[in-house]
Amino acid sequence: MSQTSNEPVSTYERILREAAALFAVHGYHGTSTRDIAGRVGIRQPSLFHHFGSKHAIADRLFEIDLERSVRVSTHLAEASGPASVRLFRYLRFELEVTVSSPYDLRGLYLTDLLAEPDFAQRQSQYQAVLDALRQVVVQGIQTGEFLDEEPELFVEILNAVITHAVVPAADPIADGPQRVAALLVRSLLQDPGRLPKVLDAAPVEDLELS
Amino acid sequence: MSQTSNEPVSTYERILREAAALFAVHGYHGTSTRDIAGRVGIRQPSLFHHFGSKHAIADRLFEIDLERSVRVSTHLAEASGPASVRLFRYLRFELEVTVSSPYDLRGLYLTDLLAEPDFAQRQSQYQAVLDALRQVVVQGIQTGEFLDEEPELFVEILNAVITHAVVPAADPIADGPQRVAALLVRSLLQDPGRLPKVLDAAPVEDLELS
DNA sequence: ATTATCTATAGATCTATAGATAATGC
DNA sequence: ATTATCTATAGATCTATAGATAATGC
Repeated sequence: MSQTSNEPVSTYERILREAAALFAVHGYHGTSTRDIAGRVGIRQPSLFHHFGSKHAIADRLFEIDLERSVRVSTHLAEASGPASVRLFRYLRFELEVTVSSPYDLRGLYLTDLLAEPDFAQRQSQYQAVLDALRQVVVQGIQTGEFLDEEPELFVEILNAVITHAVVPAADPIADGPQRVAALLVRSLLQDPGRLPKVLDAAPVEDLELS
Repeated sequence: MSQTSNEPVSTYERILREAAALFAVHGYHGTSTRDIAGRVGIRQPSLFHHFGSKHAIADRLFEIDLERSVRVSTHLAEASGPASVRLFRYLRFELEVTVSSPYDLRGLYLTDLLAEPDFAQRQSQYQAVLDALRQVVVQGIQTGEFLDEEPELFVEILNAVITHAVVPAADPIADGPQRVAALLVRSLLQDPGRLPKVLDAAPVEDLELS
């Protein structure tokens, strides 16, 4: 979250970053446009020069988050190779993004904001990500890599952790994404002793550019 | 959530139930007192005959949730026996409550509502629960039952799942609490093969009455 | 000339209070 | 008599618009 770089950042960007940070703590409805403007250092109406509405700010954040997640999750769901390795790669990637992105995007998914009609397109993108995640889980169950459990149950647990947890408190845990992703995959493995092999098979990748 | 019994329920109770259900979907700030009153079937100002303020509704829900969690978590943190068994009992208990309570209490923890000054007492109760959970995790790591990982990382994952996940969608998964609790404990075990022994050692308890 | 900000404010909420009216419990 | 509801509304927000002023880019 809020990776601190020292490059100058446009007002448009700062609005997105501060809005995301506030949404993560107080939720979309608990954050006023005045709050956002205050953190950016401009007056409340000046926000509307950059975004047509408060919804438009959230929509842009959803777009940033979901475009990437859809691309990576569907790519890995359709790729070949062990499901365990692909799941690990996906989880590590999402967690990596969470800790290193300039936007703290967790606040978008706290309440059922996506259910509002304005976000219909985003809602379907979100469903696509969950579908891809479910697909990988089902593949792993079918090959016997994963425990024979209700896939939906796994998907809910995995999704809860990637969207809500990893709130690395004051001092972020070193290698958090790698370790949390490993723990999660291990929890699904029929034979947790295979975990080292799964980790070895995962490339030091740059899925961002795929 | 919202267990359907057919006993008559007071307006006071119905306000708590409907408010909790709305908070879970839209968050505290995304729910107006008019929304709550509408679901209860009374006019908005009539709410204030039963509760002094909107905050008082949330506070009562926090109280219901935390009194129980503090009692059970501290009890299990201080009890004897394997940490894995106690952790399992605690997780199963919390998940059981989540699916069977008349109140859907998940909405309370979506945003940082507890940080507001009015909820200072609740905040400290919440910390007590996290402390007890951390204590059990640390005990399990020390005895070698659990993986030697950062305790905070485990606590965050466990807390994320018990407060956010287990959104049993349309059709609730049979035995969800038992199965999710088992999966979570298994994910911490140094030797996941010990899981059946852990499950066997957990009594068919009624912690509610402890 | 265009882009970004500002002040002022409209109009729609939202929480909570005041005080009248209806329902309920001795 | 007490408890629970209602209508009406005050006063504090909140989002968004209008139009003036300042800053920036050719």
